[in-house]
Amino acid sequence: MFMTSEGPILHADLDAFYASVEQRDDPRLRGRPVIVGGGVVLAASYEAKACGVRTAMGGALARRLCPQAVVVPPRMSVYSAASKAVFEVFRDTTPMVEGLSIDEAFLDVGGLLRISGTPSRIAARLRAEVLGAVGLPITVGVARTKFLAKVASGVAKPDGLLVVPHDRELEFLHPLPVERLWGVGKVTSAKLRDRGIQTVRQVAAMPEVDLVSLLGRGPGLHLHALAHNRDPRPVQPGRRRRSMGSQRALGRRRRTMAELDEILVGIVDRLARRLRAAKRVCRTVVLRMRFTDFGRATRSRTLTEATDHTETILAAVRRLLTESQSLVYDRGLTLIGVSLSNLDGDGAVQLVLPFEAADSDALDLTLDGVRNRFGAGAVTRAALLGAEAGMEVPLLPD
DNA sequence: TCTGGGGTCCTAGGACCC
DNA sequence: TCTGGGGTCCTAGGACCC
Repeated sequence: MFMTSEGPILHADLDAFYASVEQRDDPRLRGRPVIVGGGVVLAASYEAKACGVRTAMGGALARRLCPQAVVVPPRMSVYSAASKAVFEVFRDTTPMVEGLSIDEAFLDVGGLLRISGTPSRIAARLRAEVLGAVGLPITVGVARTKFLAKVASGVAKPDGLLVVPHDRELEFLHPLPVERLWGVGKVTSAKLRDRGIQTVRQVAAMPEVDLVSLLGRGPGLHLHALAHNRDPRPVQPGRRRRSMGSQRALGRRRRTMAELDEILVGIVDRLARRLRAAKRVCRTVVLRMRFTDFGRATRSRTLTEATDHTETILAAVRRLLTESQSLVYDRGLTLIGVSLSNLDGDGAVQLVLPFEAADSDALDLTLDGVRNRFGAGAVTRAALLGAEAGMEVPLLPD
């Protein structure tokens, strides 16, 4: 049985996440501009944003714009723990939670309306609970679709709540600048503005074919649909990551192949551990490079068999590096990284089964049915979920 | 200003197969 | 002998997001 999206949908987004965690943990930082990260701004508190500091900005510029800011080094494990705690609050609200990143998620509260009240009451309670349980401010956008909920939270932040009623969706959407649309970045926005298109209303007025010829098929169709407030994508609670990567900036100093190899050994070791911890395997290994001119290149190899074995992945990475040697020296390598993709079960159908935790006999029967229909491998994930829930689920030998 | 580290999705061409 | 349409997989690159 599939769970279906019924809406309304909440988009919950932690405000200036890393910086808020720092302000939570150190009272002296509250009310003051805080910048997390040195070389580049990973996060800025709203006090720092008021000076013009932005995420991903170079640290030197940020300090010039906001000399009074407190700069703190990132504490990733603390942020990760805070994120887990927040997601627990989300899942206490509804099981229909789709995480988007470390600090935001969609919640489908369609099934909750009768027991929990109006969407705005549910959203208000969620904000209060996150603040109470984790001590962090969160903004919530509420709408009938994911896209609109996300736009709404963007408009409402920081520390806000915005509900877009069904009968006022276009009234809300159309006056917004195109940059507010999820998926419109620098390039797309520049193309649109060159044509004199500045608002969503103007995008909506463009014929679909014109948008496609301007932006390409995929982005054109997508943007046309969004501007007309069409977004059928359901909240998908069980989404799994599709790739896993790690990278390191090198600075401008030239590195020997031996130095690069050493860095890659560290990266691959870490990645393979993460892969095994997540009980996943990968089949495609990607070497990522960035050069002095900020150009990028990737080189990849797909293995015949999926693996979580450090040495196997490392061997593939080493071959890719050797093949890229001239690239590395001609263009001046400034960043190197590895990404693992084609993760097992990628693109697989996920079944969410409505079982009581104790009812493992019925679960076994259903899993047998799933094996028959989709093949033995299909059951791996179900077994893993069962194990997380404390159930005895036989894992297939593989 | 001079740029980190983690991701997602889409496109396009070529190889290969039926 | 010369020819079609459709599909999948792999590789590389690009836009975008937080």
